[in-house]
Formats: sequence, C-alpha cells, structure tokens
Amino acid sequence: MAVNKKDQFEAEEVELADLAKAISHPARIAILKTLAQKNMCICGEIVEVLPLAQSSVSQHLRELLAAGLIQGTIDGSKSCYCINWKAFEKVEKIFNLFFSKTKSYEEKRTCC
Amino acid sequence: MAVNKKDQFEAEEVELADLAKAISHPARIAILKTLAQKNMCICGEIVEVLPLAQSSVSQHLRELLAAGLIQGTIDGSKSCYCINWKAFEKVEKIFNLFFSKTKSYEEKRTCC
DNA sequence: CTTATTTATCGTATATTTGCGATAAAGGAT
DNA sequence: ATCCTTTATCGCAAATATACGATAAATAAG
Repeated sequence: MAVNKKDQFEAEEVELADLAKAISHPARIAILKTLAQKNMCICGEIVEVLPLAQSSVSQHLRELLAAGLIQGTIDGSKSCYCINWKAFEKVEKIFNLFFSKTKSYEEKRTCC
Repeated sequence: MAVNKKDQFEAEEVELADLAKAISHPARIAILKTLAQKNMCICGEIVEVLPLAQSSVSQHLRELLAAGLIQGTIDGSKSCYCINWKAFEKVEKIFNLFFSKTKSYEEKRTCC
C-alpha cells in the first residue's frame, strides 16, 4: 500500500506542496538563511554552521538544488552555493498567492 | 542513527519548518482550499472531494488540527471543520517574514 | 609525485509519513 | 430495540526522509 497519489491532485497543489516540503526542515531553512546573510557565494563553511555531518548537509543542499531554491558551481575543489533569487521570488509569489487566494473567502464565512 | 536533531536548531527555524511540513502535502492543501471556498463549516463532504480513503483524510485533518490551521467541532454524528483564520493569518505572517527577511540581503550580493 | 582538503555519493540504519482496511464509538433513523 | 451513517483510531505495509560513516573523485599544497 502507501501508493503515491500525487498525480490525483491538481498540479498547482502538488507544486506548492513540493515547495513547502523543500523548506520543511530546519537545516534547510538555516542553509537558506546563511546563504542570504553572506554577501557572496559560500564555498564550504556551510557545514560548520550546522549541527549535522558533512554528508547530511550535502544531502540537504541537494534537495534545495532540486527545488531550485539555490544554485551551485564548482570552483576548484570547493563547491559554491548561493540563493537563486529569481526562483526564490517565484516561490514567494506562489506562497503569497496561496495565502491571499485562501483568505479571499474569509469574509464570506457564516460560521465559527 | 537518524536521530532527531530538531533541538539543535533555532526555535524560529523549527517553527517555520513545522508549518511548512503541515502544508507539504497536496491533500492538506486541497482540504484548506475546500474549507475556505465553502462559506461555512464543512461537516463531512471533505472525503468526497479527495482521492483518498476516509481514514487517510481523517489523518490529514488531524495533522492540520495539530498545526492549528483548522478547528473542528462535533455536531451530532458528524465532525465539522473550518479554517482557523486567526492562526492562518499568523502562519501567513511567519512565511512573509521569512521571505522578506531573506530577501533583505539580496541587494548586497556580490556574486552570481 | 605524494599527501591533504573538500565535497558528492553510496550503503545502511532508523524514523517518519502515507495509505488502506478493519474496527470502534456515537448519533440518527426506523 | 436494531440498523445505518459518520468519523476516529488501530494495525499494518510500503514509501520517503533523516542521519551517519565510509569512500570516491577532484583539486590544492608540499
């Protein structure tokens, strides 16, 4: 059992759910925060600010990459990451739209 | 292995991560949408609009309850759910704050 | 060249999530 | 009272996520 029923939902819902999942772990939020606060790409250093093993951090970085929230380049023996601001702002818009769309029905409620 | 390291992160990060997790499934987004679009509490009916078994829907409802995003009352043999708008708007603020805080560093960047 | 550093990936263990059927509990209908 | 409807919960199976150590691959340093 436990079949994946993703394809039974609307694409919009799946998209938002996937984005929410990308930021649903404190480590990934901490990574985004760290990348934003520095004023340049971070090559290494990320592992040091997180309470996780190097391989675990790498895994979280890969997930943020897959979600498009960050971008990475290889510079010598180091990998450099920074926030993909274009994608980040698109994600922000998607969340904003969800909240505002949902809230637009609030005034009509006749209960609670 | 796979120990829970939640307590090693900042409370703010854990809070946002937990909220993101609450909306990280298309079924839960669909539930929120459905509850918002109706102009009253929904007693039953939610199961019919979702491609999931009744027990699965009940589980998702419980998770949304736990996150505080919805509230439920028992009316006879039916359970009635509606969005907790106060909490919903608080969640919106938390996400907005995350996005705006992160973006505030964007102009300073010297890379990419 | 050899050695160290850095990071991605693999393999593995455990935890959590997802989903369903079966059942329980509670109220409504007859 | 019995039967039906509705919803929560239990128990289980499968899928996914989390975390780590070990290792590989690539460059840098000596």
